[in-house]
Amino acid sequence: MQIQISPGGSQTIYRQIVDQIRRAVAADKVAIGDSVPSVRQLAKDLVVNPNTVAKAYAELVRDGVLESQLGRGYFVARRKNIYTKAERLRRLDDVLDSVVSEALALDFASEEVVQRLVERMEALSPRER
Amino acid sequence: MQIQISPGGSQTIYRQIVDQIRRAVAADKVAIGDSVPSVRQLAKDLVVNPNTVAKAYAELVRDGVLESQLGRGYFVARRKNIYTKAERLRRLDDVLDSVVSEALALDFASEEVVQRLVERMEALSPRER
Amino acid sequence: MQIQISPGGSQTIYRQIVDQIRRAVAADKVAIGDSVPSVRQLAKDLVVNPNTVAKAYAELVRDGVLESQLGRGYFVARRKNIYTKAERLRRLDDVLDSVVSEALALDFASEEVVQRLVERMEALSPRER
Amino acid sequence: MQIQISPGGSQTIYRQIVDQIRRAVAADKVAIGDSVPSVRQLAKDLVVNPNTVAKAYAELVRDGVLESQLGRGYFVARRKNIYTKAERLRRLDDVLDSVVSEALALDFASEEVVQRLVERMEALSPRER
DNA sequence: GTGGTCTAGACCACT
DNA sequence: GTGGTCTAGACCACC
Repeated sequence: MQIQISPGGSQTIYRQIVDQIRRAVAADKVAIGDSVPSVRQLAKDLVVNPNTVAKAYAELVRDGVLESQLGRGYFVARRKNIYTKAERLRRLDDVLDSVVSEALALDFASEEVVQRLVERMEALSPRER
Repeated sequence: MQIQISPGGSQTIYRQIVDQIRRAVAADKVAIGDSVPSVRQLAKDLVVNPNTVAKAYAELVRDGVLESQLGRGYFVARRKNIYTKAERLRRLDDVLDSVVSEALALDFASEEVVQRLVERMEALSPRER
Repeated sequence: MQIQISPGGSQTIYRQIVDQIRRAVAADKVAIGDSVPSVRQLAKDLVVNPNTVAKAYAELVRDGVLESQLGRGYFVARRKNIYTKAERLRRLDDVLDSVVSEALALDFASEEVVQRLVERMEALSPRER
Repeated sequence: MQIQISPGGSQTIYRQIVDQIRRAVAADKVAIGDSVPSVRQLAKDLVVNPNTVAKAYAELVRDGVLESQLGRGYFVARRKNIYTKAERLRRLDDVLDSVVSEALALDFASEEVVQRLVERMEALSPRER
C-alpha cells in the first residue's frame, strides 16, 4: 500500500490521501479486510500531521470504504452503496459541472473531453464491474 | 445578459459568475464586442459585494474572455487561446481526475459517467463548434 | 438558536453540539435557510475550541442537515434523504442494539423500554411528519 | 456457551463479549451457577488478547452478572439489581437519547423506530419475565 | 468578518 | 502499539 502526495499540488493533502486509497481499493490493489497503514505510520511516512491522515481516513469510513477497529487500525470494508440514487447523481453532477466549466474555459470540444475522460477512467479499472 | 446566483449552492459566488459568463460567451448568447453589466450594476442586481464581481471579471480578463476598457466597462473579447496545448490538457486532467475519484467513490460505471457528462455538455452548447 | 453543553457528561462535546442542532432542526425551531451561529462565535460562547465546533458542523453538512457558504457561514439545508433504506436501517439498528444491551444489563422489561422511548420521542416532535 | 465476535463491526471487542454473555444469561441459555469459559480459553478461541476477555468479565462481575471464584473461574451469578431505580433510568435514558437523535437524523417516524425496537428486543427474550 | 486546511501536542480508551 | 477527542494557534480563500 504505497501512498504519495505532492505537497505543492492544487489539491489538499487529505484529499490526495482519500483519492489514492479510493483508487487502490477500486482497482483491487488492496483486498477486502486488508489493513491500511496506521494513522501515525502514514503520517510519519508522508511527513504530515497525524490529524491530516485521520481526517482522510474518517472520510473514507463515512463513505463506507474503510472500517475502523479501535486499537487495531483501519481495514478495507466490503463495498456497499450507502447513498440514495438521487444523492449519488447529485454528487456526480457537482464534479461533472466543474468539468463542463473548465472545458468551456479552455475551449475544448465535447468530444475531446469525453475521450480524455474515457482514457483516464479505463486506465484504473482493471477489476470486473 | 442575465446572471443568476444561488447562494445555497456549494460553489462560491464569484465562481458562479465566472462560469455563467463563460457559458453565455461559449453559447454565443453574447457577441464579440458586447458589453457585460458594470461591476457596480451587477453587484447591486445580485446583492453581493462589488469586490466579488470585480474578482470574477478579473479572472475572465486573465483568461481572455473579457477585455476591460478603462472608464467604459468590460466587453466580450475575440476568442483566443492563451494557454499551450500542454497546459490546457493539464488543467483539464485535473478536473477529470476529480470526476474519476468521485465516480469510484459512488460506484458508478464508466458508461454512466460518460453518458451523464455528454448530457450536461450538450445541454449548453447550442452553437456550432 | 441556543446551544448548551455539559462538559462533564458522558457524551463528547462535538456529539452534543450535533445532537442539539439536529433536534432544533427536526423540531422546526429553526427554519430552512436560517443561519446557525458561526464556528468562532459558538466556540466562544461554549468556551470550546473552534475545531470542535467545526467538526460538529462538518458532520451535519455530511448528513445534509446544514450547508456551508464559504465566507458567509452555515445555514439550515432543505431536508433530504441521502442514505439508502438499507443504510438508514443499519444505522438505526446500531443504536437500537445498544439500547437492547443496556436494557438487558439493567434488567428492564421490554415494555418499560418501549414506553420510555415513546415518551422521549414525542417530547420533541412538534412538527408534522 | 458459544461466543462469536465480528472484528469488522463498529463495536469494540470487549463490548461484544460483554453483550453476548449478558444476552445469554438474560435468555436463560446458561443457568445460575454455570461456569463461563476461562479467560485464557476464551481468548484463545476468539484469538484476542486475554486482557480483552478479562476486561469484559470484570465488567460483568461489577454489574453482578458473573461471580469470580478465585482459582476456579467465573460463574453466572444469581440476578440482583445493584443500581437504584433513578440510576437505572438515567442509564437507560442515555442510550434512548442516542436513538432519538439518530432517528431524527435519518428521518424515521416514531412508529418505525418503536416497531423496530420491539422486534429486536423480542428476538432475544425467549424466557418469561 | 466567514469557513477550510494544517500543524503540534495532549489525554483517553482499547488491544 | 492503535484510534478518538480536544486544545491552541497558524495561514489561506472568500465575502
